[in-house]
Amino acid sequence: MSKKNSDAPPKQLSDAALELIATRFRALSEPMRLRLLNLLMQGEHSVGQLVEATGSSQANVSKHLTLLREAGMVGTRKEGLTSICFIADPIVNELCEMMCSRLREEMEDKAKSLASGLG
Amino acid sequence: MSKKNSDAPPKQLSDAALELIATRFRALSEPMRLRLLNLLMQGEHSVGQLVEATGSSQANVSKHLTLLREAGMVGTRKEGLTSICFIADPIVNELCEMMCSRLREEMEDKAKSLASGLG
DNA sequence: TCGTTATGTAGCGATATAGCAAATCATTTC
DNA sequence: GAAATGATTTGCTATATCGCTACATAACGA
Repeated sequence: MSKKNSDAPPKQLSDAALELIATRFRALSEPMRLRLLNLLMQGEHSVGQLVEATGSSQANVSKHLTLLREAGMVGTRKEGLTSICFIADPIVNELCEMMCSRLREEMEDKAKSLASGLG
Repeated sequence: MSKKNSDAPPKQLSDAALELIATRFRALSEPMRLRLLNLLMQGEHSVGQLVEATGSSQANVSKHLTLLREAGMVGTRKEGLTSICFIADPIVNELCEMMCSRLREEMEDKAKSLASGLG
């Protein structure tokens, strides 16, 4: 057989694949972007609403949204003057919830061991 | 009721929480670290083995491993002179597999639409 | 103890990016 | 068309970090 044809993911990832994956995770690696995503997970928001909710500058929010759009995580739709943003890829919710619940676990474990250490 | 008692995660995340989450995702946002994790997902490796497999410098691998250790994703066990590295948190596998399969989907969709565009 | 081997750490230069301010673009309204 | 509004883009500075080189630490054996 000249070619592997398994359903499993390849064990060795190419440089290009690693770059792609890294870029996606990098989009999630900034607090401000996570805050924006957190807001968008609760429903669509205009850029202006995001600016107000985050307290950041319009330019800054816009730049982060551009990056999130390029990563395919956020979509935008024009409505008159305003542009409405929304989560474009449900993986965002999954990844964030997975990470959050994992961190909650860790925090609880840490709290528990601290508490028992006081006993 | 003075307090919400839902099972759902809190809607508004604190700055500290966002920093924590961002730091975790940032650990996954570099190709070299992803390559190291990819190797470790296939089983334990010594630092030297990781150096050889990646072709990177020993200092560089060590630094990335330190970061991954601080993020709680990689663990280390000393065996004589060598230290053996392993995935310490199964969330690494889940996150990476989720991201990889999502990217595969996208690539396939893109290929399909390109192909139909040629038809 | 000395030397060797396997890792870890420090310092450095180059590059990337967050956030600010100002300029620009696009759309609606007068 | 001009003004106003919402959003994006462009320079800029400060900070972070990648990978390198050189050095330091730790464990083992002669």
